[in-house]
Amino acid sequence: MTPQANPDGEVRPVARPAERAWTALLRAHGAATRRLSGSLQAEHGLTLNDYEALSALARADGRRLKRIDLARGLSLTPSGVTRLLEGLERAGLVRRASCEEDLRVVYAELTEAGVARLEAASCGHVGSIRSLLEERLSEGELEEVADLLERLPGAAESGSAAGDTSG
Amino acid sequence: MTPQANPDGEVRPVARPAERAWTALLRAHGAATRRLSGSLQAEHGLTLNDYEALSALARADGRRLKRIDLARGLSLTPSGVTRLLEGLERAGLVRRASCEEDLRVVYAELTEAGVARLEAASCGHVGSIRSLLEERLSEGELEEVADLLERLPGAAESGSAAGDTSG
DNA sequence: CGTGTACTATTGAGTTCGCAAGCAAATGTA
DNA sequence: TACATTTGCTTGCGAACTCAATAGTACACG
Repeated sequence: MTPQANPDGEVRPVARPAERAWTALLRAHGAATRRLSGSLQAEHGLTLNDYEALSALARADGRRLKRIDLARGLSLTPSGVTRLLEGLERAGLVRRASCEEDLRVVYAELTEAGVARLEAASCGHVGSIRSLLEERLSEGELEEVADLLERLPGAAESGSAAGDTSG
Repeated sequence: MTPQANPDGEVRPVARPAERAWTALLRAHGAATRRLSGSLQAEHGLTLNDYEALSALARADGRRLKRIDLARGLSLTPSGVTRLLEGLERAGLVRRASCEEDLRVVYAELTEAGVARLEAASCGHVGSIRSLLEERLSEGELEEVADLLERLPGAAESGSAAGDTSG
């Protein structure tokens, strides 16, 4: 890896660990996303975020989540979640449920069809993920990546998304 | 391998290393992207990919790259690159240059204005990246993440993107 | 030389997502 | 009670992508 071939190089090539890590993250995400998205879309008619949303809901207590919490868990904005769930609701995979205690809140709740669809997609999708990742990295290394990446912003909320909804 | 076939409500979250790593990658990317994109856009009028493109061009031999190589290096489609460069060309940051040896090829070449703009943005952007990442991870850990992530698909092409595609 | 296949780049159409703005409900202050 | 602020959600609009289709070019093969 020889980043700099600069004739009159004022521009500093990527070299610092942080920058290397960032670039690698960008590229790994781009490549993996495109690959996984393709097969998920083709085989089950779901986007990556559709799947992630369904999956987050399935893991949640009562199989439902406040939309705002879903947004945080998915690293999306509230508006992104509205649009995302629009499609899922239209497909009958998710339904809306109001919250008695806070009328501002709308729950996104997995339907039976949603559970079924997720289960149908799950095996193949997880298989794709595993083959993509395990092809190049050992289990131990994967764990290491996961540990490290989970300490970055964005991962923090994910664990509590299903529980912390005190509003 | 179904992540959550738990009738009695005992939530079994995604656990396999590959899945954990994938989820963490997704979230870290989403959160970091949004944060960095915001400040880059606000301070320099560049998107993340604008910056990455400029940066890749700056590192390349002769400060220019075939569009197809740029696409691979950025994990974008050729069409995505056409659109991306459209804006950069309109802004005078990049110009087109034809290839004598292969008339299909169009080079994207950094202009002086492009170099200047990149340099102006570089310091702040790199600073944002570093503070975002180094806030939570040590240098050694960052290096580890980079090493691991670079072994994933998508990173492989980056090294040769600046060079030759005659393969 | 002509033909078929592969490759580079662009364009049209459609999708996804964020920002800004706006509404409704909750919360704080007096 | 009255009013300001914050929070959750939705919508208009625009930006950035992708896919499919298209045109021009390169190259191997007969």
